[in-house]
Amino acid sequence: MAQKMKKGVVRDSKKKTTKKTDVSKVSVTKKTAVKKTPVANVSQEEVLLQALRGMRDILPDEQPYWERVRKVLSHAAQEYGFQRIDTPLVEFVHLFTRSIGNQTDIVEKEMYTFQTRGGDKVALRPEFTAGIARAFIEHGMGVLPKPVKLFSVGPVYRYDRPQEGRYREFWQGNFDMFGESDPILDAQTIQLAYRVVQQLGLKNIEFQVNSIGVPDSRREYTKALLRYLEAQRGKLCQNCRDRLVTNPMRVLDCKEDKCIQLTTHAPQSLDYLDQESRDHFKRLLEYLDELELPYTINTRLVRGLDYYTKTVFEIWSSDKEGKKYSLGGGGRYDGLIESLGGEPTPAIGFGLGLDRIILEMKRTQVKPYQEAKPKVFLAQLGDMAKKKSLRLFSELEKNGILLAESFGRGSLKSQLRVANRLGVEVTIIVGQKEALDDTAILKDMVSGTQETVTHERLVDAVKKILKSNQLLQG
RNA sequence: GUGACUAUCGUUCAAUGGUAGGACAAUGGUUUGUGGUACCAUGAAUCAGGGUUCGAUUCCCUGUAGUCACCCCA
Repeated sequence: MAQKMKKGVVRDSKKKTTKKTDVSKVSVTKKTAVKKTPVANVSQEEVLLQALRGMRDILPDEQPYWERVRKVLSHAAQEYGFQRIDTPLVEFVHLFTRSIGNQTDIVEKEMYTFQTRGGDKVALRPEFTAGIARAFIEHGMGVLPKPVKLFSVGPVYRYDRPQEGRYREFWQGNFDMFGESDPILDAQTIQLAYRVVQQLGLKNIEFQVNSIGVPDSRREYTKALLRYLEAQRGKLCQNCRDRLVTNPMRVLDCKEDKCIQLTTHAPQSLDYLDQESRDHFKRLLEYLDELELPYTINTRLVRGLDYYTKTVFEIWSSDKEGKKYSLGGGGRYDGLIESLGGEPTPAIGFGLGLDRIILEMKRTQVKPYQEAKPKVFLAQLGDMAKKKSLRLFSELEKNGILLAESFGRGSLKSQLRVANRLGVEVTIIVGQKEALDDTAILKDMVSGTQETVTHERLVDAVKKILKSNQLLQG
């Protein structure tokens, strides 16, 4: 709800005065200097109260959604035998260029790259797998019983133009399995992904799968595709003509009618698969059928990272208008570990876009996680009672009673108002009189009745009321 | 990275070339030790900088941010 946190620049409290003091002559010189103002160029007295573009605060209001997602992720990870791993947000640039591929958009134009004071060229991770693969090799995890299953959650960074569901800092949940090449792992991976989105209560989920083979067969396929498209170059849209040079596979998912028509007869990647990949894919599909998972084969599915081999898949969600959102994706990357300098190790994994998942949860009105709400309110009146209530609070809390208070407020009336708004069942009132003889008033907020109990009996009395309320409800 | 649209209290919606109004929320109160309704009061905003103008929140330019489309992706 609180999406529009864009208050621009705020300058302490001098805001109003600066406006009125009208010093236009000074600012004239300023103007020429300002061309493309880097945001960071504000003078030092000015505080720029604004999150960086494409980055946002996840405010308390939104946390229940995140909590639910985190819980589902870690449960699923546990059920499928994944262990948590956390790797640094920053890695050597080289790690990413070598794994993701230095021709890809992610590396070419979306990475946050910088140099440290020591001169190292580093980058904010644009995805998880590279760093996890690095950790896998660095810590000799190849000797662990296979498959090695690793799971991670955290922010990743891509310098892209933000829009809804697309941020420069966004969160991913990531699952990877190392050391097993059997296609049943592919099926299990997809099953796990399905399990997660299902447990999150998302509907209208669709899986798209494809196989892109091994690098050799892929190269051959790209050549054939290019040959086909070049021959029809004139009939393609301008955009696709550019794509012929940059990324011919992308022509396959162009939205222009003429391109769609043209590409229906284009060579398909599946036809160019090597025998092993073909067999692998066939068996995967058999497993998926066995699992009764909803999937479609999308021969145009290409992923944006170079390290994928054989199986690739994506998770899509569609809204009422039929608009589709990619919630995550993954695939097999049998060559990655070796290409980074480790022992040849087959692997498969996938990532989920948490921000998009939460957007989707809101869109489809999935209930967020609810923290237990306090059912007891502690109200105090007078200095002495205030002092005592502080101790009472911790005493009750130690006995497992979750309670709210509003110590800062003076009048009993306003405290009760708060108590009522919080929807508590019981309010404990300690006034001057009660503080003196170590008692407290217990007010049942539903019936309005109240009784006075001694401090010793307080905990039990509160529990008793809560319990009987519970019985009434259930 | 390209193009388009938008920008008002915490939220949401008004209005105007002569310094902004409501609703919700917040805070306090309606005889000082008792909640939900009601009533009253209070605080709170024109994204930033510049230009045009006697005067701009309103018109123009630039920046910033958001949204959308593209690119691409999660």
